Parts: sequence; C-alpha cells; structure tokens
Amino acid sequence: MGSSRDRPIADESRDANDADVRRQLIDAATVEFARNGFAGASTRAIAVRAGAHQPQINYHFSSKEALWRAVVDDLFTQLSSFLEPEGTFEDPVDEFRQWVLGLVLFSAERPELSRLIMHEAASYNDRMNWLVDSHVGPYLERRVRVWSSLKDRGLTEAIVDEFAYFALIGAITIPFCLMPHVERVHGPVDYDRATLERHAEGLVRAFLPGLDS
Amino acid sequence: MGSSRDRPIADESRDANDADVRRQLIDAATVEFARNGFAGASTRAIAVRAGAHQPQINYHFSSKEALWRAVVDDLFTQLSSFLEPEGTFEDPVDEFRQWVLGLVLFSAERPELSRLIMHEAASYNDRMNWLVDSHVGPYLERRVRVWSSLKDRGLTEAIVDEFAYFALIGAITIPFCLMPHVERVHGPVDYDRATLERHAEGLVRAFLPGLDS
DNA sequence: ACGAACCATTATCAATTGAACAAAGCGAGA
DNA sequence: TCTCGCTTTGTTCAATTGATAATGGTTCGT
Repeated sequence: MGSSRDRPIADESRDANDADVRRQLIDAATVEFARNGFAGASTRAIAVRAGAHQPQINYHFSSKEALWRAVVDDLFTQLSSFLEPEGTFEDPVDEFRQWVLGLVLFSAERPELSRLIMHEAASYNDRMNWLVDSHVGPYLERRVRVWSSLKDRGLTEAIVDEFAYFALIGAITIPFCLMPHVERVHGPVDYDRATLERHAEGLVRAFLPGLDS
Repeated sequence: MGSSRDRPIADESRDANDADVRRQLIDAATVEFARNGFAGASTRAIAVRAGAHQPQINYHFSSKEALWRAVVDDLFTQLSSFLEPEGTFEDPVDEFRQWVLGLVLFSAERPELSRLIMHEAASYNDRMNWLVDSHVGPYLERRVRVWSSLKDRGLTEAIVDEFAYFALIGAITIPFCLMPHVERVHGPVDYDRATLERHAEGLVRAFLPGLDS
C-alpha cells in the first residue's frame, strides 16, 4: 500500500493540489456512481480511482451523499453548457430542435448523468427529491410547456401527452445510457458530430411529424 | 396479490406453503431490486417485505444473486405472455406494431423489469452478462432484424440505425420506468387499455413515418 | 522563527451486509 | 408411535460499509 503507485499527487504539483483532489474525487465518483448506483459505489473504490485516500472524501465533502450531490451539480453544469442559449427562441420548433440536439450531444459525451438519474428515478428517495427540486423541476416544466405549444400547432405525434416528454427523454438518452449494449450488438460506433446531428434530426422529425419537410 | 402480507403462512395453507414462500420472496425481491438496485436491496429488507426470515432466502435460493436471477426469469416469463404470438407474422409492420403494443402494455403493468435492467445496464457486470446471454440476446437480434426489414421498405424514420432499437425501447419504457415523476408533473395518470393502445400507435407512427396512414 | 491553518495519512469505530450453522418444528409414511 | 426429510427459526460470523479520531507534515502570515 505504501508504494508510490497510488500516490495522489505528482511531485510537481505544489498548490494545484488544493482543488485538484476535489476534482479528482468528483470525476472518480461520477464514474463509480454512474456504474453502480449510490449504494453500489463504495467510498473506498471512489478514493482508489481518484488516487486518494478514503477519509479525504469526508474531509473535502461532508458525506457520501454530499459527494453525490456535488457530482450531480457538476454534471448539470456541463449539461447547461450544451443547452446554452436557452430561452432566446421565438419559434418553439427552433427551441425544440436545439434542445434535442444539445441533449443528444451531451448524452453522447457524458452518458453518466442519465445513468445516474436512472439509478435513482425508480423510486422517490431523498436523493431523487433533491434532484428534482434543485435541478430537474423547472427545467422539466419548460419542456412540457414547449411540447404543449407544439401540440397546439398540430405538429406533434399522437403520443399520449403525459408520456411525451419522458418518451422523448428515453429515446434520446437510452442509446447512450446503454452504450455497452449498443456496441455489443452493432460493434463499435463512432459519434462524429454529423452522425449525432443526423440522429437528433431524426428524433425531431419522429416526434414532430407535422414538420413534413 | 397476497392478502396476508406480514404473515409468512396463512392458517389454511397446508401444502400451499411449499412454493408459496418462494413466490412471496420473488415478489418482494422484485420490488426491492427494482427500487434500490441489486446492491441497494438487502436480503433482510426483502425477507421483511415477504413476511419471511432472512435465512430462508439462502435456503430456497442459494444466494442473493440466484434470487435476483429468479426474479428476472419470472419477469421475462410474464413479458413473454404479453408478446405471445411471436413469429407468426408475415408482415414485419404487423409484427412491429404488435411488439410495441405488447411492450407498452407490459411496461405499464410491470415497470419493474425495465427498472431492474436500467440498474444493471450502465456497465457490464456478471449479472448483466447473464441477462444478455440468457434473455435479451436473441430477442434483441430479432428486433434489429425486423427494424432492418422495415428500413428496407423505406418505412422507418431517419434515426441512426445503431440507435433505433434502443431509442424505441427508451421511448416505450422510460415513461413507465419513471412513473413517479410523470405523476409528479402531470398528477395521477390512468392507463385504460384504450389510452395505452393510443400511445403505442403514436410511437409506431413516430418511428415508422412511412406508414402515413 | 514561530504558530496557525490546512491537508494527508494511518488506524479504528459501530453498523450493516450476505451467508452459514445448529437446533427445533412439522408433516408423511412405515 | 416413531422416524425421516423438508422447512423454519434463532444465532452467529467474517467482510465491508461510511464515518471519525489522532497524528504528522507542509505552507503561509507575522
């Protein structure tokens, strides 16, 4: 254990250390939580992956739960950078299209967020309540409103309204959520920007047949 | 469902007891595994929910893992009863439509299967390997073949091929997988057969715009 | 140079986990 | 009635969990 293999810091890093451990811990926790869920991820496994020691988790974050929330905060920050403009659209179709594309690109790059949510979303626990209250809630309401607006224009597919948003979320994220399986079936897949854009546009047209371009 | 939940054996049950404990344990484990994942579900919580004792799990099943596999076997048995005909179709469109409807109806009644899979599918572990090898594998290949067949006829939406099946699976199951959230947003939803049929048809037409009925 | 604040590191805690074991209960057949 | 096989029940174990305490070292302000 005492070897230099698991040493957390390189010799050159003097003060980079400060926030660096936090960063390493968050990145490691993102992987572990996304793979194994909250209960399945142990703080020791996270620490090993981060090249740190287990008590450092309780030092830099107050608890395992707080680390989990920090991971989610971090992922949603990254997500928002993919959905940047957000609200500057006049045409709901443009907004819808931009949102689908942004979510596709984000899910391809960071499938961890969807995986993390899927682990918690099967029931209502404290973590899920926090997630809905502090992140998903208002965001989701806006999406529902855009969908209503599109429906009023007669553009939407005849999917049951209550399910439309979640069906779309599923269609967008599940292929990336289950990427190991996609590749098991189809072999390695490459996600050039062009392919992802084509995919996003396909989904838009599937859910908005009224566009009939 | 069982009326006497907190009692392991009803007084009347003489030999019904034999397989009854197995049944109770599987039902309880289905709930616990679906809610909390494999790691998050404890054998003690399962036993309490089943009105049984924790060591009975290792007696009737050899291990927690074996119980999990029994749960999955049970759920797939129920699924197959929803997708009954399976292979008697000449027209791939009929087969596709029947499959979507079956999966919608099943997911509405037993969202546990999708939830259970979502918990495991984020990475490849022993459980996921077993699940793919013994249940999902050939089933999935058939779906991919049907999709190819539909694509050859120019019926499919221009979704990236490798993602089509998984996007559809996501669109079908996620609304039921995340039912607590659907109801949090839209209030209680009722799943009359008619509504579910309408929903399934909407999804079919979304992914097969070539039908343009 | 001194001490204070910060952080890494080791060791250890109580609680919970899945599993194992032994003994008792119980029904059926000889 | 007695015995045998299956099941239940109570207890216990080793391992793992998240968290804390204690110690040591480094950096910076004064």
